[in-house]
Amino acid sequence: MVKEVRTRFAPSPTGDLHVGNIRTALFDWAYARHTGGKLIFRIEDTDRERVTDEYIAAAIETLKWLGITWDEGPEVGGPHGPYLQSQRLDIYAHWAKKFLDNGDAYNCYCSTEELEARREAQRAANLAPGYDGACRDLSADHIANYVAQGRKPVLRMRMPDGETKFTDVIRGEVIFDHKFVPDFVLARADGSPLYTLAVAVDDVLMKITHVLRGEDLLSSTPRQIRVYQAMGVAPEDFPVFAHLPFVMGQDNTKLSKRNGEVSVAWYREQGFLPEAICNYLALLGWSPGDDRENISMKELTELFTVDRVNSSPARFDMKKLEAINGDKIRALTIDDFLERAFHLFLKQASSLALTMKRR
RNA sequence: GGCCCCGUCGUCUAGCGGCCUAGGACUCUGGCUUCUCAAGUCAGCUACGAGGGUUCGAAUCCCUUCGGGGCUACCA
Repeated sequence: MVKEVRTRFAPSPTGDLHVGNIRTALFDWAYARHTGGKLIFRIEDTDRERVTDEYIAAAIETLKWLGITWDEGPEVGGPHGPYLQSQRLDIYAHWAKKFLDNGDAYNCYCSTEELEARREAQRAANLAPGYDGACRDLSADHIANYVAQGRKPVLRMRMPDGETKFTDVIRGEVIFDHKFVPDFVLARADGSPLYTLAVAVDDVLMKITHVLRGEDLLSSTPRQIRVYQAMGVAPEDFPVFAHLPFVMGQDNTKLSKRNGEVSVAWYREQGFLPEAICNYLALLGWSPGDDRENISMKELTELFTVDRVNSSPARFDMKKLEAINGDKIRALTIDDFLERAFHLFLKQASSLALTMKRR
């Protein structure tokens, strides 16, 4: 029996969802729907200083507006919840302890300042900066001494010698020599988990089969695989990785607030249709293969496959979005058009009224 | 600096050894249409980063080089 496809969209809402996030969500969604699988929506809020409840609520709202539906996650629940990482702390603590007991991970007592200084020295000596393994094999005396000093340790994963090799569906075989993958931190001194721990644990526990995510996470993949191994997951059960190309701004750097409008909420306020945004975004890094460009959400689920995703980054082009939006608007029935225009009007009118009231 | 990824018109892309004197879409330019603005329509501009191979034949395969990007956190 073929395993059911389970993809996940796991943003860390530190602001409004931006178009790059949505492109990822769209592909995860389309692939799940294409295969008859499931899309899991998970909130990565291990850094509660940056992720707020407002942003989480906004992310949920934005996805719904776009027509991207999920099968497990906030609001709908599911058998592998909770789906907010901040509510799964005990799970991460369990695995963290296990890794420590097994010797896969170790306590590192180095202070931030010490690490900083050593990194600086490495850079100066033209060496690869990274953790030098100082606390890898501490003697009991040494540890007692650190504890006496009142130092609180972070939990660090031990990267064995060797290499990590995996096949990325979009990029082919990728190899990382562990010389360039230093021991990494799994949990902070206060015991709270880091992305590196939470993401891998959750993907395993939530039975994710396909990880479609941004290319920026490509180099963190060996670390995730290391956690899978420590959890005792068999290699054939590792998820399939597909690292999507970046969405770039006009200046050819990764699209961000600095080089264009990135907030989906902004496009919504401007009157862009959700189906236009999705249609345009689908064409950024993917194409159906023929010359078709007018694609509905339904058609996207029928046509979308990961092997047709491009490996090279794509520039976000407002002009083309506008053109597609125009086509979609003209294709609307008059009733549909009026209703949407009316809703948009009401929304803007009410926010305007609020502004006036404050004066 | 190190490691990794990427490189076809201005932009998004098709192309996976001969169908390519490189196709489509958006943009742009000019024409038609039009009370105006859109829309529509016709035409046009413009690309395989460079250099070596492999091959009868390369945008497609290999190498080098150059360029761009990402990562290199007790962020994700």
